[in-house]
Amino acid sequence: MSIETLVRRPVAPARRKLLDAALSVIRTKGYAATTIDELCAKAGVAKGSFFYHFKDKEAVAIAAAVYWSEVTGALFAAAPYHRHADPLDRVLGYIDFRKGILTGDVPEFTCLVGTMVQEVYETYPEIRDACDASISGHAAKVETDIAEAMNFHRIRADWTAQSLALHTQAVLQGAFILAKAKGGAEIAAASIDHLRRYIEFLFQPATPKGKEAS
Amino acid sequence: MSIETLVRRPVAPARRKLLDAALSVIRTKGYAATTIDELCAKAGVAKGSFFYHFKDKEAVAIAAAVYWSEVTGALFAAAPYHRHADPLDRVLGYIDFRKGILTGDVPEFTCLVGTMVQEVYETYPEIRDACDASISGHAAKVETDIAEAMNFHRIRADWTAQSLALHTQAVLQGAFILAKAKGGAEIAAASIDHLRRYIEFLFQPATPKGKEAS
DNA sequence: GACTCAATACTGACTAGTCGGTATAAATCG
DNA sequence: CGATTTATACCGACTAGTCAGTATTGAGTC
Repeated sequence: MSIETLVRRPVAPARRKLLDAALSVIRTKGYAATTIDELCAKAGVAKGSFFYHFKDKEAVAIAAAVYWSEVTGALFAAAPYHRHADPLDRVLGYIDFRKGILTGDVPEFTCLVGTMVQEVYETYPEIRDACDASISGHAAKVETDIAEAMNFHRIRADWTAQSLALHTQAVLQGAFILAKAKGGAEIAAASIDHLRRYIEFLFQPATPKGKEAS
Repeated sequence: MSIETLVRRPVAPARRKLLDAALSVIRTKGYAATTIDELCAKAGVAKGSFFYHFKDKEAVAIAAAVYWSEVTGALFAAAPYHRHADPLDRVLGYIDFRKGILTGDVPEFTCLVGTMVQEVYETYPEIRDACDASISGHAAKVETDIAEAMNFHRIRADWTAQSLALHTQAVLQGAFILAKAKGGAEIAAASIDHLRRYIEFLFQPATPKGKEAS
């Protein structure tokens, strides 16, 4: 996806350091409050390097959203829940995995693009689109497993795999907001528990009346 | 709650106009990107008036969070769903009401304090606390109806009324983030539909196996 | 293997402008 | 009368962005 993986040339170290700094700083204080000087200081890089790699502040936000998708994409791709044969187990495993990574301080487990899009959705359409692409791209992966689970368990429903996938993201994003407001992950974990219970209900094997065994 | 309701003195008009401006501008572009000059311009008020009523920018954010609680508190207090005798109907009516007010542009139906807390949770503890108080205070009202519904319908559960009330807020806040990312309310409405379905499930009269009638 | 050469990567001082906050003196209102 | 509001000018700190120049690298060339 990135230009570096196509062209055989190592990533410019300053660029990567700036992107790492952007993830950290923007997650902690948001986009508007983040200064380029702070990014450079955190990255240990001169200010000129910033403008060599990014044409302006908006550009680093967009690049950070793309980078975020790469980093988290790799994290989820390597997660163990993909091993389950039953796609429903993969979905539930995903939920459990999301709950499991609620560790450390709040800025460490919350979502960069969810944070950014809140402040920029009206003022920086390109950043908003980059955030949307990140969220929707991730949701699409979850949607795949949900759709397979619906097939596998012969679910006929008045909801779609897509809407449920997006709902899982809504719960997670909302859980992060509560965690930020309350200063801890416990509340977020409780909300994820509710989400898991809901999904288990949706895929319950039989309707209460009429025993339709497999 | 506000000082004006206790002391019998009319609200200073400039103060109220500034608070209204704060709700609108901060909801649209966030706290950090909001400038005092813009608030004054939008309020049609001189800059001196701002610093007459608020000691600094942080103070207006805190006051705006309190004002937000008052405004939304009045909105929900006047909503029709309180009339239902069955507390579960009040809970579901609340959900429907939340879905119903997803009209107009995104900044008009999204949440001030949810937006603010995302950017300030680490950098402005007092604003964070004001946002938390607003969210938690609202959730507590929902919790009351949930608790009564649990009693009324004799629900024995491994979840608490409080955690479910906070979960509803998480879903709503997360739905707002999706709406901001995608630029429309539809996605938020779909997520609220999932929330409603979940609550209906939790209060389902009987468990599938073993007919325990009332 | 030293020697260009050019492209890439990086530097840090500098500028122009913004923004939070102050100051003040006069006007208006209740 | 005191509380509120206005209008405007101002300041200092900060911040996005510029620029002219330096360092590094890698591919050819002899």
